[in-house]
Amino acid sequence: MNLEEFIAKHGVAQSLEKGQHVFYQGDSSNCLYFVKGGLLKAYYLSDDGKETIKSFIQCNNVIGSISAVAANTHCTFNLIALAPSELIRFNFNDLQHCIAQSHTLAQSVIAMLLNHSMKKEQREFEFLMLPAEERYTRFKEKEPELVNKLTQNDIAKYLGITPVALSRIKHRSTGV
Amino acid sequence: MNLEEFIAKHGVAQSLEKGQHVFYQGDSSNCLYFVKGGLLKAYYLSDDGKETIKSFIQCNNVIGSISAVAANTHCTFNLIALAPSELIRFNFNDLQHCIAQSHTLAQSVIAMLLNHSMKKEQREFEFLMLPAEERYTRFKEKEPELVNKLTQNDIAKYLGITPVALSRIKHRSTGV
DNA sequence: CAGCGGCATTAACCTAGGTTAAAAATCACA
DNA sequence: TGTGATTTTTAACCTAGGTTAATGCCGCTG
Repeated sequence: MNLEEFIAKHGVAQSLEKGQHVFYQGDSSNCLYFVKGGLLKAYYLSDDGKETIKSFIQCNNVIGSISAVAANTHCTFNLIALAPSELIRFNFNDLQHCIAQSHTLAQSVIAMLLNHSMKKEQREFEFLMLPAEERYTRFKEKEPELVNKLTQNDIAKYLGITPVALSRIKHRSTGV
Repeated sequence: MNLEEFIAKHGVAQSLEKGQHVFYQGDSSNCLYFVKGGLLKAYYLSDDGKETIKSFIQCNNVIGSISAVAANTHCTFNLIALAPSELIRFNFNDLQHCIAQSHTLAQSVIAMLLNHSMKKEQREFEFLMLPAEERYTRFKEKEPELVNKLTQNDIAKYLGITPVALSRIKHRSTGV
């Protein structure tokens, strides 16, 4: 059994309309979600209302709060559908149980985690080394089709700047 | 066989003096390193000489470039000993091979990767949501003993700011 | 113990981005 | 197609942090 097969067998389909939340920061949760279709955003909200975006999740990816499911603490972020989405929800305890049964599944999970780590390493690099303007350039290059599904607001919050700053950056690079 | 046992069996001891590099950004490498003792820093260097620090690695942790070993590309960062260190080097291909043989080892690797992901998630959160001053405060709280083994320079470069900025932050919080 | 190199601090000045607010452009859809 | 809501732009002003450079402080080594 690999990860797809596990999900097919143990997952429960869940449909979301645009604007609907899957979970909120602070919730406790034992579930992860495989995205079959649609588009989601994982975002942080501070006490004083500041929002920043951890990631956008597109089809064929798994999302969920690792801290919540693996360390049994609360969800560290909010998850909302930016477009009508189809998810498959599965329980992390079930997954752990099946990992203990299936060597193939374990290897499949390792591959997924390695992949995830590489993506996040890239993002860490960008925050450490690149100014906002270049983070924007790279994001456009790497995810051109995603960029035009998103609002300027959300792109800015993903880059770690305000929408106003992103508007300035665009203006800087476009002519003048 | 779990991860420690794998390392004991397949690893090769390696000693480092302070200031010695394990590998450089751009190198190709198939190895990961278990830190038995000492202190290392993983850092990025830009073309124009700017340095930022990805992480400090202390004893009982595994370090290496995931991109280099898992995606067969080059190392994305430099690794240097900040103090005399004892490492155990092991080959990622060997590990993959043993993971395919040992279900227990696979599960042990999953646990390590989950743990690593949680730490990095925390760091992503801090870069997105917290100003430099609070990143500094948290770092001091979470790693008090590490902080006083490091220079101001290295702490600053880990926080994503310059040493000058860190000096100002310290001055701001201390009295005035 | 003199001198050198790295580290920390301070100061002066500069710049990117934050904040607030208002205007302009889009969009949603009734 | 008109109206309100949302998004984007623009502007004015502010602040944190970057840059450069000078100073002082060890600690090492010759």
